[in-house]
Amino acid sequence: MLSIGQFAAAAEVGVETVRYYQRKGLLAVPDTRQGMRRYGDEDLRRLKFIRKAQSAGFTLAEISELLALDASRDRKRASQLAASRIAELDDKIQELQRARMALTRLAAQCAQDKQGPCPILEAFEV
Amino acid sequence: MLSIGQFAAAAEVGVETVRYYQRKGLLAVPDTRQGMRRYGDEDLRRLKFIRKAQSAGFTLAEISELLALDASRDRKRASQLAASRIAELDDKIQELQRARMALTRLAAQCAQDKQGPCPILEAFEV
DNA sequence: CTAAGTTCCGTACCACAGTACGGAGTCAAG
DNA sequence: CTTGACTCCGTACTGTGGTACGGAACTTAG
Repeated sequence: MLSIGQFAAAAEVGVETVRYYQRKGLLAVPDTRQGMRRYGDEDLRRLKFIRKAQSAGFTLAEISELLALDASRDRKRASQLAASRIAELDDKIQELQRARMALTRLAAQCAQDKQGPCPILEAFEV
Repeated sequence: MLSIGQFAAAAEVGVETVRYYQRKGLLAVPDTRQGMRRYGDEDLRRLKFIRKAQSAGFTLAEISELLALDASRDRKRASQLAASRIAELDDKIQELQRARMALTRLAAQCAQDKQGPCPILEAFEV
């Protein structure tokens, strides 16, 4: 069983972040038998899930729902959430790819020693 | 020449957002000859650029720098910024694609009427 | 000329996701 | 058995990117 510091370190987050998630209800507060809270594998899985889901673009509120869903086994809602986030991800990925192209074009035009235009403002006018 | 309301509408932002960008120094405050400010094509290009650059993942502070760069014609720095943002975009795109796969897998497993596991927590454990 | 709609400007407030602080208690090594 | 590190807990503050409010001045249509 881990102390909060070890627990946070294991998931590469700050101690304050753990407490923050507890306040938000995303993580349970293990009950304190004499003084210090202890964290186990389940907690760690949950915390790591939160971080990964965040990087998938879910907000903490949505992650809350996902966690509740996981408990309730509402597969319909789970499918819906997954599908709508996939659609959003597709949009976002496309947007980033467009931006990447614009920047590639810009970098080429501004290549260090070259003469000619280096039109930052126009870079995104595609 | 546009009023601030028309100007904001033309770029699909709120009037308050325009003022906010002015406070941040991203947009010039056109001088007020008797009362109302007027905005022209240059302003509109600039405002649209800000929005596009934002969606490319630049922060307003970075956009500030881009705009300054565009004025100063520092092609070296422009190339650097573009290159480092491209690298960040690549990371982000990969991350989103991984998330997309995880969600696709999840959606398949939780498909509406199917039996079997619908493991949300495990979805991201790849 | 007047009434409705905009603009101007400052200040305040919002959501999100943390981060910092400080005092009191607890724990573990020497 | 003390000293230093860690924990607990509440409250406050941060940064980012806006949004809201309200009174005064200005503009425009009828």
